[in-house]
Amino acid sequence: MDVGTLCLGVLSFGETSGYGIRRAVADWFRHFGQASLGAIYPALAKLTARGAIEVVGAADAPLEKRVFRITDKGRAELAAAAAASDGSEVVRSPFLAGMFFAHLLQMDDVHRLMNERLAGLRGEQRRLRSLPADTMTEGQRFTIRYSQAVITAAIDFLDHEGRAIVNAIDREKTP
Amino acid sequence: MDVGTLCLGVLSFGETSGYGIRRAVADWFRHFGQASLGAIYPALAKLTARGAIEVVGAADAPLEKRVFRITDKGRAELAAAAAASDGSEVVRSPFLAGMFFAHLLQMDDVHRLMNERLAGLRGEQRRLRSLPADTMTEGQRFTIRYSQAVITAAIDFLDHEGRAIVNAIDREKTP
DNA sequence: GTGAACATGTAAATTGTTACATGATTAC
DNA sequence: GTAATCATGTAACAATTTACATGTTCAC
Repeated sequence: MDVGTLCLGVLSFGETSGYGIRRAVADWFRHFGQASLGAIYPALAKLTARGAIEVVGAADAPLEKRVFRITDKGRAELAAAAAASDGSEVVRSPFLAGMFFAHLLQMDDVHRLMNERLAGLRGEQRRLRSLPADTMTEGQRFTIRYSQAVITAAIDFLDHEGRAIVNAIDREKTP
Repeated sequence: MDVGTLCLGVLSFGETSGYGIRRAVADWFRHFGQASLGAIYPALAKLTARGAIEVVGAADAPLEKRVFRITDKGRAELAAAAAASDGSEVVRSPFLAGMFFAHLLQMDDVHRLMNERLAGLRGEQRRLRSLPADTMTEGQRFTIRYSQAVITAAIDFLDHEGRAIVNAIDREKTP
């Protein structure tokens, strides 16, 4: 999802500012894309020019807080973008990259990688559990349950089989 | 992992050409990064200038096949890059993005997303099972088992609970 | 003989991040 | 009062993709 679509996605749930969009993307839309402020503001300007969003109240002073609202045109664009998405999924994993080259690492680093990944997974698990599932659409619940299923499997693997393989890596390094 | 490190990673397993590196990255290093030819060739030029890799035999005619070999300096760089990786993992999922906005989609599109994701997961599962685990380092086996654990969980979820939620999405759309 | 895959390399265009410039509001 | 967070916006810089330009090799 490009930055513009991400903005439309956030604004489809309520009015907010550019800064608010950044927070919302980082908190809720992490798996769909990323958006820094330097990308969000130009995107909002383009969306406004195109009529996909509009400024709530006319805050015209420079550097003043500007709250945006999605228009019907914007909703149509968002629906089109959602319908255009495919069933793909890409994982970028410095964790797996490090483990793949474990034979070049100190065991310290291997253990650090494991612990960092486990901490990240547990944090994400907590975050997902704290979400207000009752106020969501079925689609949103679906994405949360899917993420939970995958994260739980990853934690189980690292906790059980994973530790055993790390021991095997150690034995391989010092025969 | 940036394109240069990806090249070093591939070359650490054997000599090959720029074109061969692209295939290897797409086939084996998919989870670590991506690399198109337009990025690989400039990266190889820089690595050669820096002495991290060298050309095997002096193929000096333009457009002629050039096979590269990693040097000790390159191996050291690769080890440093591997040690610098953290335990993070990022998922970019057009699939989840589509499902999140399922309320804006036709049920046709929802089913298509499910089927495409399932097909992708099953293909990846087959690919992982066909890999020669016996000739790998423990670290490589670790990454494969981890991926298998996660993929199996995703398939199980989509096959069982997932289909039920899709029915709930349908009921939500047409009350 | 012809289409697919193999092969290299450059450059335009795209896209986004980071840094800079500037300031208001809020909590301690 | 001061640090953190909120807030906007521009521009330099970086990285990569896509398209272009040019062939060769192999299988059918």
